[in-house]
Amino acid sequence: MLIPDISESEWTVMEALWELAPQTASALTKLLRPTTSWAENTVRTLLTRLVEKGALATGETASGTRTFSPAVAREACVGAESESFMQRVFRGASKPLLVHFAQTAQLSAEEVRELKTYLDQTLKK
Amino acid sequence: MLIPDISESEWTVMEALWELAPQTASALTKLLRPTTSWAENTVRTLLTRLVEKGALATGETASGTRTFSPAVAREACVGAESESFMQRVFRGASKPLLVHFAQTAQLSAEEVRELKTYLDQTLKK
DNA sequence: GCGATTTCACTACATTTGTAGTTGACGCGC
DNA sequence: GCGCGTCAACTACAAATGTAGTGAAATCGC
Repeated sequence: MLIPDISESEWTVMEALWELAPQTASALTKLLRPTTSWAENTVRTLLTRLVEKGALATGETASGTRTFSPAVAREACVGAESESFMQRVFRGASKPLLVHFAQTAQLSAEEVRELKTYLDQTLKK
Repeated sequence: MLIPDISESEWTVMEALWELAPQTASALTKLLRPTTSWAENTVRTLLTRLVEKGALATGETASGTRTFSPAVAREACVGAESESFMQRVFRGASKPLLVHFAQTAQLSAEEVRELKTYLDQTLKK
């Protein structure tokens, strides 16, 4: 299954649904209100577009109101976005990318240790 | 100075100019042709927009033809894009981002060693 | 000096994105 | 049974993006 292209605002909606699904449009709007202050219709439009793109699936509550749930895994979307970002900004080269983020990140000693472990694992196979 | 928002096609143009500048519109078009097959007018439009955004500066060749050069450093743009990407896709968390790329990257032992060095350096200060 | 080529400044136009508004059906509370 | 709030489906509309085309001015080769 192909991963649809998800715009910035759409990501906000997807994140909320990856956290908690299924949800109705109005519940979601309330949930997002503090962060986004979008009108309910705005959220509905985004939902509709995401359904068209195949990123969301719909269902119904007991009372017949439509609900939305992710149709694609967060990891898959993260992977697709990451790939395209790496191509665009780092010309596909992962090392410079890692160097960049390694240098700008503020990591604790603990996190650094953990990351090193992951790096070692990529070699093991 | 604020870093302008640079779209995907525009990045292609910027990359070419970061590699070699100044260049005229037609030289640039020829240079990009193999990768993009854009019409010269397409390249010109992108150039114009980039100048409007303040990402490019113009000059002239000896014979009076207009030339273009980056007005913002590649590093600054990479930084801005990286930041916005990290916010959008990793909710601003650099560790998960690094973990993701560390796991998907195909790195040589040498590169891993190098990266570890950078990681250590972020701690030192 | 004239036609061909380059360059430039405008204009064009479909899509995608952000951000809603309108309208009509439906169901609930009284 | 009627008004009111919900929902769903459409519609709206400007800015950004991708991808050019047009027309006029300047320039170069002969």
